[in-house]
Amino acid sequence: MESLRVTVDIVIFTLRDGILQVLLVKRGVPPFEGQFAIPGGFIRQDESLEDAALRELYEETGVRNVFLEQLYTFGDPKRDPRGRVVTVAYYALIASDKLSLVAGAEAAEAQWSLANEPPPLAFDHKSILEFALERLRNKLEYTTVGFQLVPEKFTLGELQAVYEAILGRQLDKRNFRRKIALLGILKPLREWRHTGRKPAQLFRFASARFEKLKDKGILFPF
Amino acid sequence: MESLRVTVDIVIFTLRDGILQVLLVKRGVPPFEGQFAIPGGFIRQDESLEDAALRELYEETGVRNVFLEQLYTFGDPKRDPRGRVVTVAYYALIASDKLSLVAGAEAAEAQWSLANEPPPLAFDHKSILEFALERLRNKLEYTTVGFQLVPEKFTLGELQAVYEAILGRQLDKRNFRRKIALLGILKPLREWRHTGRKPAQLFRFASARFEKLKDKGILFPF
DNA sequence: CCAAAAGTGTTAGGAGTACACCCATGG
DNA sequence: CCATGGGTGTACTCCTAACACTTTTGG
Repeated sequence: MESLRVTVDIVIFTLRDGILQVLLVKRGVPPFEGQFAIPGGFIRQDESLEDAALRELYEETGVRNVFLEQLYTFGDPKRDPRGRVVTVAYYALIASDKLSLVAGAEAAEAQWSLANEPPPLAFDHKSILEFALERLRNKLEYTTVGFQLVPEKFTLGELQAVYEAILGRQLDKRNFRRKIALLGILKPLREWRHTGRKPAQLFRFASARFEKLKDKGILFPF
Repeated sequence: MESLRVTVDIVIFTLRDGILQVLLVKRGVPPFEGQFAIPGGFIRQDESLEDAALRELYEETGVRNVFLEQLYTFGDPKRDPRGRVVTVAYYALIASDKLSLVAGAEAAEAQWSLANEPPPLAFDHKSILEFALERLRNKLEYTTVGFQLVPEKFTLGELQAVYEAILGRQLDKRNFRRKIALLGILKPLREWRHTGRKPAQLFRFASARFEKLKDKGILFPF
């Protein structure tokens, strides 16, 4: 029976300062020494693909319980010059307020980069990142994935900034708010964020309704 | 380094008599002996995942140049009782007029079944089939995959039947025709299909415009 | 002449988009 | 007092969905 080496790679996104960022690690050994790569690792004999991805994600970022979805499996025989490696790619979304722990054990060489203008990447990781960005942009329009990138308490302006950062264009404030309101999943809080201007009301997601919409599409064209 | 056995499985759909059908093979050996399974096989060291899927598809059906798209990778450690096998699932769409050659070398034990009411399936193949059906239904609504299931020359009624069979509901004839017409990819022929009632005009796709619309999924040249 | 599928337009309602002004605050 | 982002409503357009009758043929 043929056996192949199989890895999981995880494209980890977050949004900071209104910019979509991706976690990359610097390679310390050839090939592509010194270049950046998408974090990943081999799958163990006894763990599922998703467990492997979760483990890798935890090792790199110290977070659990975030959005994680299988992206695509890349298996060109020449994608790794050392020999054949098939990789099952995942992507994850982490809200900025869960990110304090970025100094995990393996995180020494990890750093956040601009998702839309990444540095040169090892292997076929440029393709993988582009694939992830494409999926993210598409899913943004017909699912609620975008909500994963916002802190637990957030303003409508912050939520809109998520959409604008990923879609790469500006959205109309009034239309955006009307559509979000129509979903009926926001719970207004009696708290306001004071940022030096007019205070903005904070919201959180009403989890019961949120679960219903999760991943299934109440539609979202912007 | 950990190595895993990796297969490709292909969910092969066609539409016959207005019913969506899926190609299944009867297992001749344990486990699940005598039960049906989705066709598949191991990936060779030197072939890409897609090449493996194409090879498998050709061995089972004798067809090439049909729609083929990666579906999802299934890797639960317990999905195969004999030991760990990861499978990269693909799905393919074959128009009925390409299907004359179903008697391929390995096709002895292959047969078409109702996609929506399949017999009991081996391994986790029920999940894989359901995943494929879900993908197909979703893509039907925002891509041109449905066009892959219709013969080279077809009537508007036949095209509509494809959509109705996959979506599992009836569509309004006038609205359907208007939408298709808006795409501007149909080339009316000076031929009519005579089926015992009022003859229906035949169409084919205008390939130039069709290419423009083709989904990012891999659409092989006609 | 009858059964069965082909073919053809109009209308009403909902969703999407474009658009401008006042407000509250911190500095 | 002013710069900055917060917050709000309306009007037009376009897409979608609902809906019924005539035509053509083979039997």
